[in-house]
Amino acid sequence: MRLVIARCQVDYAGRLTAHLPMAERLIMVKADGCVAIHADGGAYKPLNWMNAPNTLVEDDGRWTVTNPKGETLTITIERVVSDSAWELGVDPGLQKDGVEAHLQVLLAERPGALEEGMTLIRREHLTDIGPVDLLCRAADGTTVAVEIKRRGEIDGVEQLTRYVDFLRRDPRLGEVRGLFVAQQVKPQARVLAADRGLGWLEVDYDELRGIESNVLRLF
Amino acid sequence: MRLVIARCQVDYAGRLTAHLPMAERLIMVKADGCVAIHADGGAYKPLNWMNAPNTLVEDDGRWTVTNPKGETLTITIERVVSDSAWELGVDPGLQKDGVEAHLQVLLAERPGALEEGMTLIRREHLTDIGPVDLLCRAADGTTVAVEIKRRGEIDGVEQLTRYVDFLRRDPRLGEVRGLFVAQQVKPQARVLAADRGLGWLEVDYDELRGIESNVLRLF
DNA sequence: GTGTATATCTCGGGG
DNA sequence: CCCCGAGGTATACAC
Repeated sequence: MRLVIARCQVDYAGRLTAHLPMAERLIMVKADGCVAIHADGGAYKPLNWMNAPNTLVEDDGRWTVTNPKGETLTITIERVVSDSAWELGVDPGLQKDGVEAHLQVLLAERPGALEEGMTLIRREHLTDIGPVDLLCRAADGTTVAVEIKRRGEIDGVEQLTRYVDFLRRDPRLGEVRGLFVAQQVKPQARVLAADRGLGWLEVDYDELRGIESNVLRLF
Repeated sequence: MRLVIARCQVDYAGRLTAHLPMAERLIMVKADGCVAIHADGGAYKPLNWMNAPNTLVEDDGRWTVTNPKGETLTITIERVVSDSAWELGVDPGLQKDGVEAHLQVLLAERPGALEEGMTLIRREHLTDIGPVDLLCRAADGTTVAVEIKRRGEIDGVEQLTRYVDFLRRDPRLGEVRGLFVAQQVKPQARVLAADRGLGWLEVDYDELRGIESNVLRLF
């Protein structure tokens, strides 16, 4: 990784055009060739960047980064304050826990947390238009398509609508309902779900985990 | 901006939990207090981070970053390779050109570019399910909901469909049509728009800008 | 490869 | 403050 502190001007031309006036910034060049221009604030996103793969041509006071799509990042350097490089090696990578996939696992183990008497038919039930997160059987015998999100927004309701429309064409499933489940269901998503005749439900992740750990403790 | 190259282990606990095993990485601390852990690859996104505002407590071989929501980032440092800091000052900021907002402004000023005789009723007209980009009145008196995208894909057609469905329930608006506008309307989006009875139109950004500059030149 | 779905999305704007 | 939508989204994964 190469770190250059320099007074520079940056111009991007590609999907849009963007311009950074002359100022002091950090130019970060990683081992895979990607380039990022950072200011001293504004969270982790760089002001401007070019992802790998690309080619970096370093000329006198002017760096030109070009990618295969023909987008270019031009860095005009007025003054270099510091220029250093380190070998960091390959990173062992990030381990995550608590994303949507985990929520889906917890609910698949406890469909009763969604509705009294609900049982699981299948997880990731494949249809021609994508996988239904959970396919369940309600206490009254109806088939329930469950779409799970961490944050329940309008896109998820559209997704569930498509699945339910499709599942209703399969006569073997009988009556099909849709249930939209998330840790938090946004107001617009509630309105749209209601409008489409879909149910929605908020679930508490920590509580589900609690149920899980109780299960582990008791049995 | 402080740049630390160090062999470290990182643990995040917050919206999810995430763990990084011990390895050499870059720790970037910006003037606003935000912290980012970068590996030597993987585009511009850091492996782990904590945005401002937060508090950084630096203890013997252990940094603890806490934000007001109670999320924590713990950095355990085994060995420091380099530790340096620079004053970069406030960045003048990025100038962008060619994004959707600009397209919307141009079309709001020139609704006649969409259809002969079209006039603007309101920009960002709010409904219960979101804002309609442009609400217009056509020459024949019908109300036209306009959805503007840079790239016209299926999602945008879905969005416009929802808006039109809701607007048609408002008797004050009379007959409502939908018009999908983008610099480029993808084939699938064209098909879906037609299927939903929605109009679609491709507009040329440079040409609109040309109209704008002509207006400035002529009047 | 294209398309789809997720993200500690980030970021900015509006109520 | 939250809600909402755009993004050079990036990223992973399926087909």
